[in-house]
Amino acid sequence: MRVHDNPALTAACADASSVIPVFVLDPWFMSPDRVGVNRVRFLLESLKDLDENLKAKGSKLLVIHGDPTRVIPAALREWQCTRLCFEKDTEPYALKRDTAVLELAKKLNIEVHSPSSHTLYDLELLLAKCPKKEPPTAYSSFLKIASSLGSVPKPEPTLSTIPVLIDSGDSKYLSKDVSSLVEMLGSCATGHGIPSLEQLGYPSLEITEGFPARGGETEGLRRLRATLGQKNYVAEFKKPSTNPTQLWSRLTEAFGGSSSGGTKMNPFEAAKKNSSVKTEPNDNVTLNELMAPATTALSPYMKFGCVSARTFYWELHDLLNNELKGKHSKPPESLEGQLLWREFYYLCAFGTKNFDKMEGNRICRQIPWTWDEERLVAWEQGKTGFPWIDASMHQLKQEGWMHHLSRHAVACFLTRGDLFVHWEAGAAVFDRDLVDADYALNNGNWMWLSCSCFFYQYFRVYGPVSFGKKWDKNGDYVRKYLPQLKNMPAKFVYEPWLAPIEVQRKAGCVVGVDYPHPMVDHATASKECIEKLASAYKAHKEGKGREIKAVGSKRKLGE
DNA sequence: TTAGAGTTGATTTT
DNA sequence: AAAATCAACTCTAA
Repeated sequence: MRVHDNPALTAACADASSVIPVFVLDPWFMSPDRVGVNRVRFLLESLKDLDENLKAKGSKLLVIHGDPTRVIPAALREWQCTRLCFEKDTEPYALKRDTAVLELAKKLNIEVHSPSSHTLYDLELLLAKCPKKEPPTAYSSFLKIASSLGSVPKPEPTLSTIPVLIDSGDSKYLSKDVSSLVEMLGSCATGHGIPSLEQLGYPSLEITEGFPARGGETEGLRRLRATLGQKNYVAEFKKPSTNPTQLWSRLTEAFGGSSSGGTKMNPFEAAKKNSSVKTEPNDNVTLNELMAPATTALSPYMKFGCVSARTFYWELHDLLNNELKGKHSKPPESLEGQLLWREFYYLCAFGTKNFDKMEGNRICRQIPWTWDEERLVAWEQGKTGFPWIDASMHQLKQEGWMHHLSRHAVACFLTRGDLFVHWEAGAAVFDRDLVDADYALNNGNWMWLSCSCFFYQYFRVYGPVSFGKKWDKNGDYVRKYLPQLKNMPAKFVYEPWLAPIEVQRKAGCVVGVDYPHPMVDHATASKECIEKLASAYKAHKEGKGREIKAVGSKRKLGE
């Protein structure tokens, strides 16, 4: 979804008289049951931006709706293409899809290029370096394997022009009317052009709703460079200590704090009135950065390929090796470390069969999770009765985004911490609703949080009351996403059931009426979960892990 | 076999 | 704010 560092585009343009940039809108990724509105909107915005960026280079984007395994071969035939170029994709669905396309292209005697640039390294090269071709499940081992491949490949130079989309000669295959190109594909294509959300069966979104950053390469690169321009932020970045409740707190700081009583100004409104506001003397940031959460929020751009991981890596590297030399955080916690975590999970996902499942997954602990629908729905809908958990789930539903540590908190709560529900159920909800949902990262992190792989200290449980409170004493984050708790005194905002009834009435939030009772007693529930984990781990040690099965049956999203 | 490390715990003590 | 304590997991390297 970009024109920078795009080796497939470069390969397509080399010695070509005419290049047709195509994006196929696969109905598989467009179903409201499986894909949340925020991610689809981000995709559509990214397509619009890609089209504009191609236009600036003398070309344009052709968007075809349909099954890629039918549309692409039909297009190759109709347009008499001699070469097909696309980015390598290592997800199971993509591998199946691309193999089918590749075989048909072979039959048509078409030259195919499928270079790797979505990850820092070509995953096949990384996997070849792994003992027994099995990816390590420890980050430190991964770092050694990665460094054995030498430095990360440099980004592909950006092309200044792209050979014409339409042949000037009046070829019957390259009509001047692009839409007729699609009509030639017949029944394969169900439409063309960039659709609206409504056309895809989604409700339209107000601009103030959803993930606050707009999709696209242009905005992604701007955001990347704005991030790297904040030198102190980059130098000191340590992921585990970033604040999951921070949404506009930097802005709040700029206005002298809001939680210490007095008249509370809406920081967003205030900033609009004071466009000259700066957080730090040398910090020339826009409103967008002032509104930024504690992490970079670049993940959706990485997921869609709006921003190249290699571009991110090398621009970061230049900064770390020059201006910030010797005075910056380091992997695994640093910003560079985050890019390497992504790479780590991509390698694990690529090298592990059934990476998105417990059963048949070589690296995943077998644990007797339940598919308790009632518990799952309460969690999914943010009705657990724990404000910190519920606020996070409401943020997910509304915006399609949560801070990494909020994801930890809700994932731990659903699985090994409190509810003992199958991690696959939680992963499916994240996969549907997150703007940055990513097969490798999502499933990998769910295994991590559920102590199924990568992380095994199951006795370390996040507190559904204590964890959020650590950063946000006043509960501003909770109040934002759970307005019914807006007037609850800070003392009770994380555990409203402890408030005396007259306090609840005064706050306009009576537990059991306006907000649910906590669905479990955390102390009891977590103790029971730890015991279950201990017993499953014991069975694993004794070689009896395979006898363990989940309880109940897998849910189908959308039902 | 064993010591030490492991991006992101909670709580109490210093 | 940092360290100790709680209990005790796996993986890696020696």
